[in-house]
Amino acid sequence: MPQSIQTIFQEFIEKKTVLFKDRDALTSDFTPDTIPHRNKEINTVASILAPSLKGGKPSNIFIYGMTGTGKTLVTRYVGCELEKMSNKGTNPVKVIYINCKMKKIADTEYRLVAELSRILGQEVPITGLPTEHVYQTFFNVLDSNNWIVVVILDEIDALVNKMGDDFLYNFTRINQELKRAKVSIIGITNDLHFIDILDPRVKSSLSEEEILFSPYNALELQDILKQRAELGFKPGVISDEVIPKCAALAAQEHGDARRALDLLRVAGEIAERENDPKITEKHVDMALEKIDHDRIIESVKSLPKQTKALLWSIIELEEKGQKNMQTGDIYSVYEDVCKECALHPLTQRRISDLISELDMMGIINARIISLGRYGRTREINPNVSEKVKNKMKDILKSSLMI
DNA sequence: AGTCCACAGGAAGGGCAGGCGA
DNA sequence: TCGCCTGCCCTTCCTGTGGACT
Repeated sequence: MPQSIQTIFQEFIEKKTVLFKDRDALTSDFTPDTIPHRNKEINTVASILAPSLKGGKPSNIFIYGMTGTGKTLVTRYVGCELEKMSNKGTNPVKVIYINCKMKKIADTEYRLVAELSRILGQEVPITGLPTEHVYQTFFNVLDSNNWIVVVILDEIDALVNKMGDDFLYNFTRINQELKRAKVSIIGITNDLHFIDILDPRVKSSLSEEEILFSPYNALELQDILKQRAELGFKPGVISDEVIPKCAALAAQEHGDARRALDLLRVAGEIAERENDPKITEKHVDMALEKIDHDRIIESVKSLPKQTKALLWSIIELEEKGQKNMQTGDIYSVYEDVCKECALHPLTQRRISDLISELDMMGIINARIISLGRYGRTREINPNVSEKVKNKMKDILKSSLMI
């Protein structure tokens, strides 16, 4: 290991942190002892799940609301308390949390059922078996333990988008295949219109109970931040204007508590790196810029080569002064770029999908427009600052070897 | 009102890789 | 080793779209 890295680590170990008391308390994964402004939701979820403690099957629950409104936190919190309570009684309740967006874990029917079996203690090969076989393994392990299982499917919309709602139809009827065990499902989504696109049969069984999590307002966000700041920072290191500012910025983005926490934590990290004794408004501004910058740069680094070539084509067109570029324009430049870096060009159909992906990542803005008899296309513009664009260009240049 | 354009985007399927059980 | 299975990336084919133009 080079000496310089050892020095960095050594310095980090020896350096006394001036601002932080417990950095983990400022992350969105942290579960605090109390959850402010969510009592109603906690009580609702708890009362729906309570019958499991007497051996009954709780109703399936469908939970929806914008990002950072505490859906996952509340559900996991109640699940955890439920497991604790069941350990004192005679009816074993097992709560399993799965994030359906986790690639290679729960993004296909096979992987999801295999993962559930694995969590319950039954190893399943990562591929190779018929899906029916994996289901049977799952049923057997459930029945052999006589469990009441609550499966929390977070970001359930990702699962349905990928596999269709047939899967969900089967999954919500799993109890018909079980002899002794009982399974109840909690589906969580950020997509407020998700339930509308479901098959009515799936809809009725998944949403036996529905709970909406409304966004936090700026004052509620301030309470959340104050609670976490007390746990995470040493006393007196935050200037008065910091928490209201983080809360206000996050409230502008549909009351996203996760965003508020990120801002506060990163502002603290910046202040600490600059050896400032106090976190101020200036650090929040810097955190705001850093979070967006890091998110985009990291996602560009991990793009496949073809997508990088496409992004390079978009930047090249923009540098030539073209605004509101269309799919066709970009495709012609992309073909040239492929020639330049010896890549086999993909079809326009595939490029159309890659453009949608870049749009979803927030790197570009793409909106469908109709030009009358000149067709229907997308109007595309890059969606990054000059500074981020320059950094992006360096990354693309080196990986495409242009 | 009908035609036309330039795509968007769904559906189906091919080809390949990785892994399993017999 | 072989047949089978799943996942992933991609192509091909096709229908749909919506506003300008005729």
